[in-house]
Amino acid sequence: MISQNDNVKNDSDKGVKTRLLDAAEELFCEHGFKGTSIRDIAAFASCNIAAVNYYFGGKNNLYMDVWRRHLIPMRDARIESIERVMSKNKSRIKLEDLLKSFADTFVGPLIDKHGSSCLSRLMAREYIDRRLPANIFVDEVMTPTMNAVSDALIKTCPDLDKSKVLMVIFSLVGQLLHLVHIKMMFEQSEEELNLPVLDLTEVIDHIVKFSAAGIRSYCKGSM
Amino acid sequence: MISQNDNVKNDSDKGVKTRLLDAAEELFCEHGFKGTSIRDIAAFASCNIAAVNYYFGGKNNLYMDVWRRHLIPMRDARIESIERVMSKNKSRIKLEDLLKSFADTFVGPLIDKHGSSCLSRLMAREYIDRRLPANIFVDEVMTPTMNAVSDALIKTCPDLDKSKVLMVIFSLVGQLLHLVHIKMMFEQSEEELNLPVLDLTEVIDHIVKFSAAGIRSYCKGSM
DNA sequence: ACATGTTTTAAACTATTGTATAAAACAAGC
DNA sequence: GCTTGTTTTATACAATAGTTTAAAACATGT
Repeated sequence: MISQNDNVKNDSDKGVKTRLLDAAEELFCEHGFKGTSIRDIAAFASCNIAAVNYYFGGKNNLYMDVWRRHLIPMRDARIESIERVMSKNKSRIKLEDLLKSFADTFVGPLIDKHGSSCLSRLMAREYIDRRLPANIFVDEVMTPTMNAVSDALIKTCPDLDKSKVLMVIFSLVGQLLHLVHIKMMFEQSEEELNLPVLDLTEVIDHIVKFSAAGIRSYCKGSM
Repeated sequence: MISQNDNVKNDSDKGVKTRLLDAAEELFCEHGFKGTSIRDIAAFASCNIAAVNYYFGGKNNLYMDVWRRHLIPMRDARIESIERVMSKNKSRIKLEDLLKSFADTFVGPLIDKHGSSCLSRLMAREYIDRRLPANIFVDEVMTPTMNAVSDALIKTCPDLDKSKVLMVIFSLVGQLLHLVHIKMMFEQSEEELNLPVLDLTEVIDHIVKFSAAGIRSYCKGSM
């Protein structure tokens, strides 16, 4: 009785269930839920069509399990990155450092394509038509992350207008998501777009500077 | 021989072709391209299934014709709104006025639901998987609009760092699109989201103020 | 009234979808 | 070797998809 999940090295050793999850993740990201058939997934994972129903009980459940692997880790990474900055120089924290750290951890997992699977498209689709039950997205990820950012921001800028904190985070996240989307657009169309190419770190640095200025405009005294 | 497009009052007088376009627009916005069947569209327009192939020659062409109705007018509206502000007070134009005007015209058609059809979702989907040929989206809409905004910005803030203009527009558009998406999310899920409700004009005012501060941080002298 | 060209209709076609089933293959304990 | 429980397989099923066809219905000009 050798567990199939030991000695993960080549794909065939990964076990059917994991292989299915990986295949589903990649194909769902690429072509969406409706655009991916169970047969495609099974072929990609090189196993039988019925395996999806056997292990997950349907296409919908498989989709949700794909999400479950990433949602919580993603949230935790973001919150931890904030806490890391906040605990570094307890006395004097530069607003730019906080923003930069958050931006990096925010964008990272969304465009990171280890094995060509990147969650950004899956998340963008989920924005448009929600298949995940109720609002686990809002409750489990957005709200906790916003709270962490909010606390950190208030601590970093004590004289920031409290009633504007949510708006400020809104602006920051908006810019970061747009960056991810544009990046996605570039990689999607193989033909050259008549647009200036975006350098990732350069844009992030801009967002940090731009947002810092925007935030300081809500502070009573400049910092 | 009475033209079917005269005396447009009730739906049945609109002519099958227009009725199909309207139905397709609404259903594509709501459920996406793959999520909408020709039979759904035909039923919604109360005509036969074959009408789609008769008038448009296929589902794909119908989709593209839906877009054709809106792309150019949308671009023109945005550019005109910029020109309107720029020609008003030729001598001294407030940056905030320019931003506000652009923001209003940008968000307007995307969330305007005259008859519950709003283009924001259709555009968001098109961002993720492009069905429109090549990059008419970039060439016909994005680039001309960006150029207009760019010129207006440079004229309004003569001491703005020219190499940062694109980034600045990127940040502005990112926030505006995020606003549209969030608004969309709220209206999509009938259950109450555990999120503070967003007041449209309040957020737009914030974006204007936030962005104006960000832009001024790239100006050599403050204005 | 007839002929002509356009529009609308119902039906059929092939392909693909998600799911279910029942048999086969496999591994493990005794 | 036989039994038991799990996993994999091939196949069948009903539903839906986009498109096509050929006949019916309609309107128009003469």
